Amino acid sequence: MARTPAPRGTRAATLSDVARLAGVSVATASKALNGRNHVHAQTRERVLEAAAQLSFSPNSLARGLLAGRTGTVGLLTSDLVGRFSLPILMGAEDAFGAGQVSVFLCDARGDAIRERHHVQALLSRRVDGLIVVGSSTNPRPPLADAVDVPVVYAYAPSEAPEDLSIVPDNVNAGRMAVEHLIACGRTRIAHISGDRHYSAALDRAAGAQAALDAAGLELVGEVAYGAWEEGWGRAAAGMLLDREPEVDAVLCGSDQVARGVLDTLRERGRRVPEDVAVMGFDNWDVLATGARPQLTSVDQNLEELGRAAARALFEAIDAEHGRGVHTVQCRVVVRGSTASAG
Amino acid sequence: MARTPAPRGTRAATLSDVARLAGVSVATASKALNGRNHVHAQTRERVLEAAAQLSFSPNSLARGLLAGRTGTVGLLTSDLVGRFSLPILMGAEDAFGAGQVSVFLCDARGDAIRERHHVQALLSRRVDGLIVVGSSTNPRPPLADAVDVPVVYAYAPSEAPEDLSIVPDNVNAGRMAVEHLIACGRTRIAHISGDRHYSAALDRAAGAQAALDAAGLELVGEVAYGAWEEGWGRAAAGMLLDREPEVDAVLCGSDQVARGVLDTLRERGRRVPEDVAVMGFDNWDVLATGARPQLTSVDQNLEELGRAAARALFEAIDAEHGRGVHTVQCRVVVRGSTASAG
DNA sequence: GCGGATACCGAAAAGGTTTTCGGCCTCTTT
DNA sequence: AAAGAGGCCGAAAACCTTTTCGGTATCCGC
Repeated sequence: MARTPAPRGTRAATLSDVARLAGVSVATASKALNGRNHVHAQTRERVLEAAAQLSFSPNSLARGLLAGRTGTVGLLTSDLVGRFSLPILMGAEDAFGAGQVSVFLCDARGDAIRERHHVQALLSRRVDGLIVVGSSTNPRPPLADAVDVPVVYAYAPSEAPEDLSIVPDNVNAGRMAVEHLIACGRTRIAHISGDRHYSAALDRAAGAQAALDAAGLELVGEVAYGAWEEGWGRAAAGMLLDREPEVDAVLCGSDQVARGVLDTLRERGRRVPEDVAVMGFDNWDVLATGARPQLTSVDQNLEELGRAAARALFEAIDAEHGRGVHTVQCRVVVRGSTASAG
Repeated sequence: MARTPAPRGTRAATLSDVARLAGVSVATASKALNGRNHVHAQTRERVLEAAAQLSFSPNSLARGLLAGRTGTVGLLTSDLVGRFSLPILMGAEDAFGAGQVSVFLCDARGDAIRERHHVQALLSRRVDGLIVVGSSTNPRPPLADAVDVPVVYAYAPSEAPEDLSIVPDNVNAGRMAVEHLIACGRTRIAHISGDRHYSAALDRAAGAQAALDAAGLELVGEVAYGAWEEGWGRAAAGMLLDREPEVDAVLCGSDQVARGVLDTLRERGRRVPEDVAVMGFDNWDVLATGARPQLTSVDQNLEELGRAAARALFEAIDAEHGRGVHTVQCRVVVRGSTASAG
């Protein structure tokens, strides 16, 4: 398979070239290539052959110009650096890729000016729709500009209720986490969370409380809010063991926090999971599977969330636009740190 | 600031609309908006006003169709899920964003078929160039299709020497790492690396050896190859301490490995950095700063690598195409795990 | 007041594709 | 053999912008 040297400067073949080579008009060539009827099988064959010979690739710009549809969407993240944008982006890219849609990626880096700039650029490129990916689940202001294409907000919902937003169901995630711990036979459950300014932290705590209530249990101590960091997990676990030595399970705000908690437990001689079960959030593979024991964690199904956003945008493009906040369910990934107490 | 409800279905304003509203021809409107001369200041004012009133945004497709340039590039990753694509992608997006270039993101997921598919789609969209981002520094086959736009390979170089590739300088990175350890007063240095099938691992080992040679030192034991995982770091560190108890520094193949090494050292009662210095690779923030003590690590400057690739593509687009493999330097980020032995 | 220069504006073409519609040819039916 | 029907093909318009080039108006100097 000889690799043809790239013929720089040679104009790409156009439909006219194909038509000329096949000895037909451009109209017929177009119809032949697009599988429309009203073209003789033999003629179609000639055209296809000519197209292959010239390695013809139709100019999407011309097509888009005419059709009023470009088959492109904009993916506007407010912060790529975080851990959550990437899986969402992957899910969306996956869903769109299958549908022949190309994705423009833009990163606003949390800057509103840059965001407007990107939106303008995307609109001038006539994207068919827009997905706005937030960096936390806290609601965000809607796009500043009037946008005449459908917009789906992912992860961070729009503050405007008439917008369509898709977010993880963190309340239910908290509930499922506690239910798992209860199913593992734990009854003295503590909650070391992350930054209290994140709605994800509050939602999970609310869900956890609901599950405890339903089981007739009480949380051990208060929900400990702090930072999404290992250091906080270590420190908070130390305080927890001092004040509530009888704890038999710790639900953590993130896998990072959980790693810190695991460290402190080991130092204090508590066995995991025999003495204390530990559960993380996010199912961040490198942290969860690198831990000793491996960490049970709640996965927010972000890739699925990205796919859901893509599907929603698809529908909004050629049907009616949905409204309101939709949720994607999380799931518990069980590993060694919560194995049922024998 | 009332947010205008998105006027779905209303055709976006075109240049003709602007011209009509301003009472001039489309030609004049175009010239006015693009700042060409030969248009009266007052007329220009009228046009600008009309454009603003209609919130006119020029159709990039029409412009690209005419100009033969679209102002778009394709970013083709072979695996987004890994840790290395994202920063490269961010750097490239950053460099292009400033230059008014929009980026199509495609993820081939290590599938050659999907890759060709994406390349075809990008070419049909008439991208001005392509960046191909690999998932490891191992050389990869060049793109299968004949591509008539410039291509820059980032992270994973192309196997074809006539292609332009930009990769991190892992040999020098290994050298710098060992030089740092020596500067910290260490003389009994071991190397626990990752998977031996990665050229990055071999390159770093080669650079490390060169630095040791230059200092007249010998590596403690053999380079230990294994996996890029915490578990391997723990296990390898155990074997190392058994066999070479006098070691005073461990250079690790990745931050994950280093975390495992730190764990084992703590368990064995070795103080870090007093007894043993530990150094990681990748400068993966969540691992490096969450460690106790925080981890000195080598940063591959991936974001800079992405920017460099973008700049190289820029140049290739409107000048001549560079060739061969270019490198981006790494840098040592010093943290607590290698503080100089008092 | 007139020739010419200059400043400004507009008509038209180009870029590549799709679609509509009219026209031609062939085949069938009576 | 004539009429009608149906299958196949091509000309042309449409999408929107930029650029070129020719034309008109204005202004200057004489």
